[in-house]
Amino acid sequence: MRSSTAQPGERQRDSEKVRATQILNAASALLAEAGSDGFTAAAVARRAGVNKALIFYYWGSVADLFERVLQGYYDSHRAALETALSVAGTKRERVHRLLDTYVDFMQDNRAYVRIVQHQIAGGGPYAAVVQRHYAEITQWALSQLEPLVPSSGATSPRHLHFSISAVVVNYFTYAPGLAEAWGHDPLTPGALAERRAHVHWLVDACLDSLERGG
Amino acid sequence: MRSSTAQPGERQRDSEKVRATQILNAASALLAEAGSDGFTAAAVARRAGVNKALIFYYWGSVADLFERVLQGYYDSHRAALETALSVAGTKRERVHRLLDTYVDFMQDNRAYVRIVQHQIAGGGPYAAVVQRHYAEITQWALSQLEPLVPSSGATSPRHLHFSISAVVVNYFTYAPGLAEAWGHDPLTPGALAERRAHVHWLVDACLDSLERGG
DNA sequence: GTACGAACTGACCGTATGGTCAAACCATGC
DNA sequence: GCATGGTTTGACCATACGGTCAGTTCGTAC
Repeated sequence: MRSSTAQPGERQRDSEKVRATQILNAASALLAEAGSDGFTAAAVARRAGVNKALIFYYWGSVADLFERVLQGYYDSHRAALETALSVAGTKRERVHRLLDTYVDFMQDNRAYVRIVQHQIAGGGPYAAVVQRHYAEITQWALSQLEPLVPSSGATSPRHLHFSISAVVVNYFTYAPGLAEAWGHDPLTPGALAERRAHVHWLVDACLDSLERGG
Repeated sequence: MRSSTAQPGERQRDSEKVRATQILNAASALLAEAGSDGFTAAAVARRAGVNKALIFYYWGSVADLFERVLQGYYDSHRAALETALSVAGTKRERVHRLLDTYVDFMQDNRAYVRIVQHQIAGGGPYAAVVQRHYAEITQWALSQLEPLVPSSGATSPRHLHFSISAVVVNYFTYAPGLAEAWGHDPLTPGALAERRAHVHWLVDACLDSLERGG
């Protein structure tokens, strides 16, 4: 099947990395669909249409491959947030734009947030890597937020950031449970729009309270 | 070892259920410490000081034993919330008392909330059972909340309850990650008190906004 | 003491996992 | 044609898992 498309000369050029990225793409797609539980060497190999041993030949171990996939998610997550914050505007405008970007990203990368949440809780073998990423991105977000929301104690950026993040993130990780608890699919466009309105409302309520010195 | 403490006549009386509860207790303790990942038949047996086959003799399967342990958590969770809501008072008083009870319970049962969060996200073999419990307790909470916070759309009890719940719950499930991201242990008495103050502040901010017609 | 039956044990099975390895394959350079 | 070296393969290994089972222990009733 492969030999039919291969041409003379392209072997050394392409196959230098083509197999590695082929496996990486399959791994990424598999992780998005099946989660970290279904992320096994055999499953990745089957998905990539490749012998299982090649997983280890190109990526060393399943854990290394997992880390590489996760790094891709992390990079785009950070890039999205940085882009959103680079635009000028009032404090409220910037906060709401950051919020929208955050919701968008979680909406588009449900597998990522599910995995991060599970590993952060200390439940998996990749807890160390995920926690390092999480600490990095949290510290960056806090450094950006501190000039916007200067306060301390119970209304510090730490708590505010964490709470807002929880409000956004859990909606997607809890989606399967919400479907049953609420009696309707929380991921339809209408439901998502309502949720988005809610988090904007909630953030405004917090900012109002802060400005009034609550 | 057992025969030294055993006495004539007590066999039928005690051993009727003593072994079953002995295994159940070990299973509960193990689940609290190691989480659902470390919850294997061999581990439970080792912890209970019992032959592995007895797990299946008394409980049928590992999944059945897991369900029984979870049922205990669920019962006390529901009992705690019902007790908190049974006390009379103003709307704000009742909301804040419910909140305190919720924080207390999560603080005392971190294993439970970690497991529920993981299974709810669809990552484990017990997702169905956990989601049924979650749906029950959510629907009960909503039925209690609807008279207190009557609104719809983006500020409906559904969204409010879910957001507040996320704010409370994630603090405990994310504790390992927060320790690294924040640079200090989020579970010290001082840190917990600050977090408790934060969630009370946040709920008040929401209630203020609601009352002003936000 | 002997038959009975519940409680208990260790060995075993099937399956799945991550990972290894010697051998085979095959395009290329000489 | 042939040696070379990166690439690919199927067979294989160790480990861990849930679960089963034939057989043994042991208190009790007769």
